[in-house]
Formats: sequence, structure tokens, C-alpha cells
Amino acid sequence: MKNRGSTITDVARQAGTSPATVSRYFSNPESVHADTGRRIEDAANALSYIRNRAAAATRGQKTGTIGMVVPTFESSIFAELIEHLTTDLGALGQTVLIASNHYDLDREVQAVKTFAEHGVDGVILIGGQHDPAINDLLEARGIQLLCVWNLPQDKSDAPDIDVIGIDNFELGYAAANHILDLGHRDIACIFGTSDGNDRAQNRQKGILSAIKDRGFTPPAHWCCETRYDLRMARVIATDILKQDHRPSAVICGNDIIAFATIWAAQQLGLNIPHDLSVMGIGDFKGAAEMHPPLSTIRIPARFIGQMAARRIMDLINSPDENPPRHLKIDFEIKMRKSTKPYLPPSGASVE
Amino acid sequence: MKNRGSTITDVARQAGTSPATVSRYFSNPESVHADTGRRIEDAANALSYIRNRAAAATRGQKTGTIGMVVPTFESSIFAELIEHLTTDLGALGQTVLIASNHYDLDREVQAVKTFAEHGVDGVILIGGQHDPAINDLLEARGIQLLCVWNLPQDKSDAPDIDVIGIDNFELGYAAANHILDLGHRDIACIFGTSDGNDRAQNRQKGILSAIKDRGFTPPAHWCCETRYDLRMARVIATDILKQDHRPSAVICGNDIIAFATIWAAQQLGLNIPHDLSVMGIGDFKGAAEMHPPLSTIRIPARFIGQMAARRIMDLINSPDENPPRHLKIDFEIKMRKSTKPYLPPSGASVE
DNA sequence: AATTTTAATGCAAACGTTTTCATTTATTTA
DNA sequence: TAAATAAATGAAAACGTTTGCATTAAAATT
Repeated sequence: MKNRGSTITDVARQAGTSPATVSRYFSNPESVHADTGRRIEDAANALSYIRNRAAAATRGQKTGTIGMVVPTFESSIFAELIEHLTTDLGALGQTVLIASNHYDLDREVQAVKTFAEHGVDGVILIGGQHDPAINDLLEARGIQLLCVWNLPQDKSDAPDIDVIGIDNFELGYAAANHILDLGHRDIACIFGTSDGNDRAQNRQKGILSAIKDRGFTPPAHWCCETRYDLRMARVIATDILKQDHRPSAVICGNDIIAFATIWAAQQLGLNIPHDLSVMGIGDFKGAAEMHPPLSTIRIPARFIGQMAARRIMDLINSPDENPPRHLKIDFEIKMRKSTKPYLPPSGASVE
Repeated sequence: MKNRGSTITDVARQAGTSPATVSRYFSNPESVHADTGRRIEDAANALSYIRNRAAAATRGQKTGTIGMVVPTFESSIFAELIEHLTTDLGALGQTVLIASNHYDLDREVQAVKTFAEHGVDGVILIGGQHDPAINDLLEARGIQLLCVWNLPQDKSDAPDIDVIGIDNFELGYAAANHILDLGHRDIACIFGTSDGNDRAQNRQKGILSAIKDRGFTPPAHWCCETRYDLRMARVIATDILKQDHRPSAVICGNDIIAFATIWAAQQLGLNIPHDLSVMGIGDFKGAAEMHPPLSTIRIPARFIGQMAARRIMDLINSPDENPPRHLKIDFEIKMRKSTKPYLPPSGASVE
């Protein structure tokens, strides 16, 4: 049985002013006389008044809420992003409605629809692959949309959508290049599942392109996909490493897969990086602290989160001055201890 | 520039009925005639009508939202809980407002206040240590409160608050017992920071009690606290393991600390579990897959999340039939490969 | 067939704000 | 000092729903 507390009218009466003035005080304190403001403040405290944002939203325009849907909370991939995004938005007076879609685009549509019912001022989505219905829906209601994390593969894709993120093709290309520069030729690739996930798709393309650009072709039985799941990735890595002819390096679709690969190798008695170089992508929590510290590529999740918070507010507050743009965020290669230059197996002679 | 879409009145006109009936259809489809319902459905689709929950909330009681504040998204500790809680609540038609408090109780109050402004039907908080202002605030507005994750230490504490969680004292006691049962006597303890965190406090008490109950006292320089932070924990673990007299086992306040300890040991060339047993608490993502797989205690986060989703709905829908209760959730010891029975150092003779 | 009961629906007030417009009061300028 | 301008406030309509009450239509009972 929900109690309705005191209302703006109660506060007005107590402060000896009108509801209109109280309303003004709360939305823009400067617009009322300092004395009046103080009386309102006192009255509000005395009555322990709490604004009713739902009521405010019926008449006013904004609800002060942002809807966000993420693929999952469970892998550390997006945790850093979510953390800074919610914190920064909170500091800007916004409240975040959240949902996870488990990498299912239909669930995402459903979530966005619910957000729309609640009158969010903006929606933040991860990645670039979404049901077009979302765009239509949001456009019709004038709700701002911002996609974060990665740029669309093709620059001309989605020109009407605002994006902040990294280029996954470049990311994959850079990861592979690091391994190739170290002299490795027998390279295995364990990608993340590409189905319904443009991030994984483009990363995969980037990795493969880098290898091909050097004139190599990774054998098919050394290329596979796995869910971003430690257990499954570990099984797949073990499969590859148990073959009699072993790769000298493994490029992993993300750090989760890299963790799994390192553990699989260690379980098999292999020394990283002596017997095997392992390259990750993402620089997730733990990558720098594990043994050996993982060579990987840092995606600046925190920075993306902070930029995104600022951007969505700009879009909301002045949509006309902010036409859609694609903002590319740079990444950084973290060379640590899980990769090392290729040395021919001992005993082999080099001419 | 937010567009207001079509309203319930538009739908009513199109469907040839009254707004009241349309409203009824959406909140309780059975209460309107099947034919009418179909006409309303068609009209709503044709106009791509979206409910305005904010408006609904002004007159009605419920907003269909639940506020949740977690300490952080960044460590995997609560990820599983959040995932299942939000997913299950979503399936029940609720939307989750979320915030993280960074283990700061003042920020928590602020977040709850904001939730109240948005008229949430219920609030879910992690742990048992909260500003009393929260309880007052929520009680005054008739907003339901549910605390999850851990029970209050003292059973008579907080009898008026609904809680679902594990008993951290028992958890710590069990973890220590596992190590003691294996015959270890030279035991180090690396706890999580206890300041403002009743979970860490009680866990610490449980561990220490178990050791004392066997008549041992861990030396002070083998007992320390660390933030739940891989880097810091690793530094502290390294400090302990570098001393000339080394413990044979380390009990860690949670799995994050255990990961850090194992990596610190491996970096120092120690073999786990041969040279050192490491015990974690939590069974976080990766614990089973790492090398060696971590012996730890599984907190059934998923189960807690599911129970919590159900419970908060019961509290909201029929508060009178659900007086506050404390529901204790069982945990499970996962004996894996990071602990083994104590063997006296080779060369020593046993009489 | 007449009456009673039940199921569907409509009318209109209410929810707690915001905001436009008008009015009053204070300040500046001539 | 009078007139013009600016600042502060109030009155009242509006926002899109829900819901209590009244009414009508349909079904069940006599």
C-alpha cells in the first residue's frame, strides 16, 4: 500500500507561496527570490518532501532517465563501461534504467519498448547491430539514441546514428600484427561467436586480413569460434594444443578466450610464453595481474563510458546542434609477458 | 524535442470505445470483452501506441519499477546476481533502475532518494549495512525494501527488514575449517577491507573463530586486509610469501584475493598446491577454469537473484501477507586443486 | 416472461506536477 | 517623480492516465 507523501502544494502552503513557485525552485533555483527559496527549502525539509518525477513527466518533457541495454553483466567485458557510464550519468542527475539482452536482438527491442513506456530521455545500446524497429520507435518518440563500444564496420553504415567506439577490424588487425611482428607463422585463432555480434565479426575479419596481408593462410583446423565462456573456450583451446603439430602462437578474440587458452596450456604443462605465445583483446580485469601477465589490447572502456555520458546529455539537451557523428576511440597495445619472439624449436638449425 | 505519440484516447477513438476500457485492457486484458480487446489491439498497433507509464503512475499506484543499488559492477562479485535479478524481474514485467555506490553509504542514500522520486515500487540493496535514513524514507512512502546477499550477523538485528542471503560468519568458518581439516597450521589470512562492509567483517570473524576454536592463533604479520582489487591484493600476497618463514596455506577473503594470491605465488616460482594451499570464497567466474582450479566456497548468486526477484514482487503485491523474514541460503564447498593436505617439508622427520 | 445477477462499458474526477499568461512588486531610466 | 523595464510570483489549464460510480447489456435464475 503505497503512501503518497507530501506534495508540492503542501510545501507551497507551508512556505507561504504558490505551487508554481515551488516547482520553479526545484527545477531552477535561481529563478526564485533567495528568501523565498530558503522558505521553500525549509518547508520541504520539514515535510520531508520528495519530488514526484512521474507527475512532473506528464506535464514536462523530460524524465531524467536513460535506458541502457547491455548484452550481459556476467562477463567483465562491459562491467567497466557500465560502471563509469552509470556513475557519470548519476552525477549529471540522470537515473539509469537497465536491462541485459543476452545477445538476443529481440529481447533488446522489448527492453527499448519498455524504456519508451517509461519515457526515457535517451537510450544507450552496445554495438552496432540492432533491430531497425528500435530506430523507428525512438525516432517517432523523439528519444535520443547513442550506440557505444564499437563503430560500424562500414563508415557509411548507419550515418544517422550517433556512435562512440573503437574499430574492431583495426583491433583485430593490430592484435594479429603484434604476433606476426614477433615472427610467428604457425598461428591459431580462437574467435568469439560471430553470429549476431558485429564486434566479433569485424575483429575476426581484421585478424584474418592481417595474416593474409603477409601472405599466410591459417589452416582451418586452427581457426575456430567459441562463446565468450571460459569453460567452452578452454575445451577448444585444449583441442588445438593437444594436436601433435602445435601452433607457436594463439590469437584470441578477447581476453576471456585468452585466459582460457593460457590455463588450458598450463594444464597441459606448457610454459607461457616459452612454448606458446597468447595474445588477447580487451585488457579485462586481471589481464595485467595474472601469471604471466597477458599481452593484449586495451579498449578504454572507462573513457568510452565517460564520453558516452557526456554525449547522450548533449543529444538530449540540444539535439539540433548535435547531428549524428561517429567518434572513433583509440586503443593501445599492451605488450606484457604472454607473448615473445618466435624461436625455432631447439635442435633445429638455421641456415 | 520529445514527440508525444498517440494517447490512450486516440486508441479509444480508433477502436470505437472509451479511454477507460482501453486502460483496463492494458492493465488487465481479461476484464474487457474479447472482441473489444481485439479492436483495441488493432487500433494500438495501427497507431503504434506506447503506454505512458509516467502518466499512469500519477493516478495509479504502481510504476512497475524496482530500484537497485550495488556496490560496483566492476568486480565479478555481484555480476551473476545482477544478471539474474534483472532478467527475472524483466520477465515479471518490471523495469530495473540501477546505481552503484562504490561502497559508499552516503551515495546509497542519494540513489535511494532518487529512486523514490521516480516512484519505484521496491528497492533492493546489497548487504545489511545501510544508512537508517533509507529505511525511514522508504517506510514513509510505503516502498518495499529487500536486502540481499548476506544475513545480518546478529539474528535479532534488523528484524523489520526482509533479507535473503548467506551467513558470512559461517562462510568464513567453513573456509577456514577446510584448510584446518587438511592439517595446515601455518596459515595466513588476507581479508577484504572490513570498513563499511559487514560482509567482509563477518567473514573475517568467522575465519578467525575457526582458527581459534582449534587452539591456534595466526601471527599478526600473516593477517592483513586489502581492497577487493587484484593489484593491491597481489602486492600484499607477495609481501607475505616473500618472508623467509612462509605459511603453508592462505585463506582469502574472497576469490579476487585468491586469484591474486595464486598469481603472486606463481610469479615467485611457487607451485600451487604443492608449495602453498590457497582457499577462496565466492566461486567467481574463472575459479573453476583457472590453473590450478581454485578451491573455494560457492555462493549461489543465481539462486539468490531468482529468489529475490520473486520475493520483492510478493512484498509489493501483498505486503500485509508477507511480514519481514530472514531467509538463509546455503553455500557449498568446492574442493578443487588449489588446496591439498599439509605435508611436513621434505627432509623433516616425523616421530 | 419477469426478475435477478453478472459482465462490460462509459463518464468524469483525480493524480501532482509544469508552464503560459497575467499580475504585482522592485528596480532602473528619463 | 513619473514612466519604463525587469524580476518575482500567482492562477489556472494541461499532461495522459486510472478508477469509483453509474449505467447498460447480457446471462442466469425463477
